[in-house]
Amino acid sequence: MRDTDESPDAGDISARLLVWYDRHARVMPWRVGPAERRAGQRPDPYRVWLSEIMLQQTTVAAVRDYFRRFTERWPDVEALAAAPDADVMAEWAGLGYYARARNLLKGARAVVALHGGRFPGTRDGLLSLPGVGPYTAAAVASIAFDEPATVVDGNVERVVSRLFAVETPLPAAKPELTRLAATLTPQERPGDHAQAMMDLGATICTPRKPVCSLCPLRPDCEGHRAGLEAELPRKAPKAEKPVREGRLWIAVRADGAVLLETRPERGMLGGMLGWPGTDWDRSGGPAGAPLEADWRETGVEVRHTFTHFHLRLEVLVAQVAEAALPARGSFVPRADFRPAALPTLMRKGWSVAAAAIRHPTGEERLA
DNA sequence: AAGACGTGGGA
DNA sequence: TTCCCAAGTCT
Repeated sequence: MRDTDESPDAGDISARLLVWYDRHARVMPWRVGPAERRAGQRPDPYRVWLSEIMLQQTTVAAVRDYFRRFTERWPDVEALAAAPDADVMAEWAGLGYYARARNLLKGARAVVALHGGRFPGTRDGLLSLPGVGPYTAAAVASIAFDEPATVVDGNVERVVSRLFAVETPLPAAKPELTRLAATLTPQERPGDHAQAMMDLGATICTPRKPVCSLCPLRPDCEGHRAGLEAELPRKAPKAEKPVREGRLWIAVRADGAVLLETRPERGMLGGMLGWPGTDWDRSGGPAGAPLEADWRETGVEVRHTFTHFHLRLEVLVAQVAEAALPARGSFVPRADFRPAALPTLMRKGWSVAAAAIRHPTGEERLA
């Protein structure tokens, strides 16, 4: 029996975490490290906001180059707000969750039009921006404005569920995890605390095989004490992904121009450039080819898996005359066509079509 | 309020 | 190959 409770309180946990962060903070282009921070350097709210939008459901590794290109091209919120929609969507292509890019522009324009080009300096103010939810608002408020807001992302959920041995499965456990995370948020250095929690989750308290031997919070961790660290957080089982099918029409004009269309704002790949195609509900779909031509089956299927379904698209190609008049989409001159401006699914379609055009089958060569 | 919404990398 | 997942938000 102990006559004193030796389990550390929340302040001790955060203090220990910050000591670890001072030594191990990862370097990121949008981050002001703990040392620079102490020297008085402040992060630019625009860069923090942009990075946090990009980081939603997306790995740091995937974000790095996109962040660099965006900030080189649009160094501040005024520049971004003034950018044409198509330029921003093309620059976002490949990063996924394209509603983020549409909301990014709306958000930038709101900051300029409604807030004189200054980001709202509080969590509640930030929440009013499109694309900014509870996570992003708390992240920007704490990192850029020193507000002691509690940041809860997937990393924090994992760290907290282990630290307090929360056995309730996600997403039901979310409110409790948020409440527990809030008990750890310090008044001083809340932004570094938030980033430390996320770094810890990303490097030590990882989903599989957490490296407890290197964890600064191991003495405090109930999950580890119970031998449950690898089991937590528990999660509700996921639904099976259905397979959907459809067809893609890729037309190349004699002068090299390619037939593309801008997809509707709503729905999959909303607002992005893509090849005309059928619906993905059933093979063949109701929609006809975007123009009359000698459509050739490539015999190659594009396979792509989204968050909630698998997709298989049959690719058809046609080489058409310069006078061809499409019923859907418009021809983009070859010099202006960059596959990189397409979402990944559509890039795959282009790879198939380009190969089919370069290497027609024997039969077609004879024809 | 449950489902829609991308992608690439690792096991 | 297949599955899981990563710094969520919107409707």
